[in-house]
Amino acid sequence: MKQTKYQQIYNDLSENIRNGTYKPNSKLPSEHELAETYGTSRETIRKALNLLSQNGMIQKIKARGSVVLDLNRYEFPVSGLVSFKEISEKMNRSSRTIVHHLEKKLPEEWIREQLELEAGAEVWHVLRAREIEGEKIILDRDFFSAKWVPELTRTICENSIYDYLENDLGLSVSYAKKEIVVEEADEEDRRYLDLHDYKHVVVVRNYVYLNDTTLIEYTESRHRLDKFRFVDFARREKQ
Amino acid sequence: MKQTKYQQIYNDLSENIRNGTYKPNSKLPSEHELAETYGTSRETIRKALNLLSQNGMIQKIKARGSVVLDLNRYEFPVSGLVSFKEISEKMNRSSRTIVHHLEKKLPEEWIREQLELEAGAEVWHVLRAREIEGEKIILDRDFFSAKWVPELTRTICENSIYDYLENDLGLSVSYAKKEIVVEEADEEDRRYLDLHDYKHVVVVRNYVYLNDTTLIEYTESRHRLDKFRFVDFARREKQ
DNA sequence: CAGTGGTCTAGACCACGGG
DNA sequence: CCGTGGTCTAGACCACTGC
Repeated sequence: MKQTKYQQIYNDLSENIRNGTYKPNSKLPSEHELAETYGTSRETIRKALNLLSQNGMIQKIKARGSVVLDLNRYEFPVSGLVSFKEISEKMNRSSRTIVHHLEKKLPEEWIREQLELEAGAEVWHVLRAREIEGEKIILDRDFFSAKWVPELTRTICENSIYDYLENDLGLSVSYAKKEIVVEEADEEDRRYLDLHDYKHVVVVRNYVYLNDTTLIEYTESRHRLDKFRFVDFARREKQ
Repeated sequence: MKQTKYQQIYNDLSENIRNGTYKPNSKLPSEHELAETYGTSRETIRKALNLLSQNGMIQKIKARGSVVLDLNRYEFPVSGLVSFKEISEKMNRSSRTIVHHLEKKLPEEWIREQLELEAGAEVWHVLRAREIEGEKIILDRDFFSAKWVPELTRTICENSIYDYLENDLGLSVSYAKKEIVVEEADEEDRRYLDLHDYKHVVVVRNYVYLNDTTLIEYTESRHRLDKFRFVDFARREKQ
């Protein structure tokens, strides 16, 4: 995969921040200096620095410089589009995915509406329970338009469907809307999760869009109350 | 307030999207054309378009153009830093803020640690209940370092502390970390909220930083389960 | 005062999509 | 093939910080 110049510079700088070449609370070289050392223009350096800033690794301060932030102060942002696999790997926990249902069929009305499909279009239904350290904690209900995802297997569902879409099918997900609410646990929650006495679940709804603005996927991720955690970095943008 | 050229172009374009001059699912003029009509360079146009894209108003598609998105399809992103006042105004609901506590004192240990203060530093403690349509639904606990916020009054607390910090004190908030978890309701929750039978509350923790990376504020916002809702747009960034 | 990051320009080449 | 957005350059001026 061809990387742009600013991506390479971003990778290099973030590596140097991670390994301590640039220490927390110290300043990066100025943009002019960086442009010189990387043999590039200042605007290109700025794109790399903006990436660092967006990922919470530096803080740019006008007329003073770019300060390296302390990464350990806040465990790394788990915000934006993150799949279960990434999360569990990041947390370094033993985890397992149990596929309960996997079929392609005509969707119920409310799903057809969510995915904005014409009548007669088929949809993949996936129901998966996620187990972390022996406890079934998350119930995932995924619905994929069969138009975009022609084939889906148990093995794919046990790993990351997300990886499959991006790497194998070459579908480039461009943005997603996420909604978090708390709802009463339903029958499926009680059947497939180790719910204990909790009467509610945290529901994370995901709407995933392709580059061309079409909706490809609707997902409900239902979490046991006590194990749910969501972290978000909000950088104050100019506007 | 002096606006940059790309901010003005952003404002102009977003106004034209809102009032229907540019219709949903149609395309904006190309970047070259826009550069021509606004009498500016293409890079400046691109900054404006990136703002539109970040705010969910357009979708840029390589080699094809920028598509205007349908704003009503998803009610507008309530993500990032949003104050209670903004939310309630956006929702157009009758709302009230009840200030229960307001005092400056030496903080308990765990708050001192959260704000990373030296021993002896004072902290403003604020406890506010938020009522929407007659029901007390949110309990806000705010802690401000007195070093940065010397004075705080009931009136300020009944309106937006956020506005006060930004506009009156001139403190420019640059980024914030947000954490969402569910916890058991405590005694204060039961006392100050209309909790009904709910045993849990959704806790939103906010850590607010200034430009120079110092932590100025720690806030806990405790929501009644059934009324909590969080929406987030995640744009897939390059990296 | 010199140095910083923020903005802006007028070019350029590229990969990609669609006709 | 042409037009698109994505990247990149080598300058420039500005407002602001810190000395």
